[in-house]
Amino acid sequence: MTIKVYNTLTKRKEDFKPIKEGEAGIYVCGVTPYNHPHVGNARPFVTWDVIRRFLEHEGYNVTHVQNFTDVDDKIINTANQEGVQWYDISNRYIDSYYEVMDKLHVRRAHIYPRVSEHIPDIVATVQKLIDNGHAYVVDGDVYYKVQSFKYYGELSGRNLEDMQAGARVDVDDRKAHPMDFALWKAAKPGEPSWDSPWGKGRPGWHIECSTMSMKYLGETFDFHGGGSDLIFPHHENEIAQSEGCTGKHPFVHYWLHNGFITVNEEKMSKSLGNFFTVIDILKKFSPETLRFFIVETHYRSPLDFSDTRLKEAEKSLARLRNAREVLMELSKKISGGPLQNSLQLRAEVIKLRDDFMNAMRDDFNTALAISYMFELAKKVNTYKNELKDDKPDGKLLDIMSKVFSEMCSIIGILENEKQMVNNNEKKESDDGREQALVQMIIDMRQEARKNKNFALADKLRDDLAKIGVVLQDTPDGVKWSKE
RNA sequence: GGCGACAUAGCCAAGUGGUAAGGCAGAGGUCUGCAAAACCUUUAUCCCCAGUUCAACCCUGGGUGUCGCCUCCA
Repeated sequence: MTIKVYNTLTKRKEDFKPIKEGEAGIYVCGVTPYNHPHVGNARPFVTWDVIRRFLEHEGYNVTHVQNFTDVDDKIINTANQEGVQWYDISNRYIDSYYEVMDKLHVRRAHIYPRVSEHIPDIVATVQKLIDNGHAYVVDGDVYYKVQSFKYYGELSGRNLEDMQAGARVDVDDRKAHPMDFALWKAAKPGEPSWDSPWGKGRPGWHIECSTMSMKYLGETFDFHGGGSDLIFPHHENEIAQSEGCTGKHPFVHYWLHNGFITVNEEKMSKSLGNFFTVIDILKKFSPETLRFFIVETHYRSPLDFSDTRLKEAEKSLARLRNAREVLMELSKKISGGPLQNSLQLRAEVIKLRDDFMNAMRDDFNTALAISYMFELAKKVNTYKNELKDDKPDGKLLDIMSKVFSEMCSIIGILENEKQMVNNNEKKESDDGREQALVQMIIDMRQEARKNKNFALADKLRDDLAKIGVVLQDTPDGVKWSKE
């Protein structure tokens, strides 16, 4: 089955045809580490994590490369403000990036190239562009000559005239064309710099991605991703640089861009100041809730962020989590033979799996795919209810569990959480003391219930809820789970 | 000003030329302590106008509204 992807370059969905059979090269624009990642930053990385998981599920051998722009104006400014070195800042926030993304279960890329470690490669790229007539030197700066590249504007769907008309930047008359952009910036006092044929300086913003992506993925590769704010000028310039260097067109086969996370319908961004860092959000919501919130919506759509939305995501997720608990519970029962309708149910579950995979194959439609998880959850619950005291059909249960886990592992949720602890089971784990305490309170509450002291019973239950312990009274006894 | 995207139930959100997935909230029910949690059932004709078609929410044209890019930004 082919996978369809929406390609920004052609503005339509296309069948994914890998350059090399069974392989997929992915380059995702990473962060400029001068602050803790905010929720908007997290979206592309969660999105690409799901894409990667799915491609691997479909049998592709994926190479995932994601850069850190660790030499940059904002980093230098922050460092100067704090009176520390630029690399102190970038290292600090790169650590923060890893910490946050690990929590969100974003699997690490295979390679995380940094600008500072690729200066010679970048210099070589710039030199090649000069040699090819695509760039020129002015006072130690090197600029890209946009008029020398015939495809300039292809990705963003603009032409040079339009861009000039709307240009909001002061025109630097040393440049041949107002849209020419810097490949290399001559050193200024107090800034980090490196040697180059044009004097000391540092790379411009766009050149790093051309250099590092091609270094690790080749002159032409499959996927390039990032937020849609990068389409212009960043990705447009990247194409101009890479193709200007190699003469190969197209540089990247599929350009995928995610929509923004908004706050009150406005883009969440550092410059608008309306951002929430992931670290702050995780004080109120679990990483899994945040991840689920992100993948519940198709990656290209805008996604409005609010407490209400997150709470909804939390409840939705709880429904799926509960279904998994039901599956585990049923699995513990001795299985019987197939009941009259279980053969049909098996087929329905397999159908849901197919629907899920087809949704994912259609431009990674996680929103639709997840809806099939809910349908599966409903089937699981209904099956349990109808089963009453009968033994479950082992084969059916096996199919349900496998399909559910498979879906979870692609979306990256409910992968390995603690399961509900049954009152009647012996508990042994490293947090045994906490469990014993919770159990003690549960016993007290049961005692209160026996004595019809419901006020006390409810208070105990609500107090437990405050520390994240949710009780569930079931025919099999009291169960509890912890967030 | 140039370019582009979007507009589906109270809220969020998929989707197909042939009368609309899923989630949250609401309503009803099961269970229960006339509790909580959980589960089941249930809730729309798709911004406006015109056109194409046997048939349009999905196609075309126009309008209105919202958002984004053109400056750093995921």
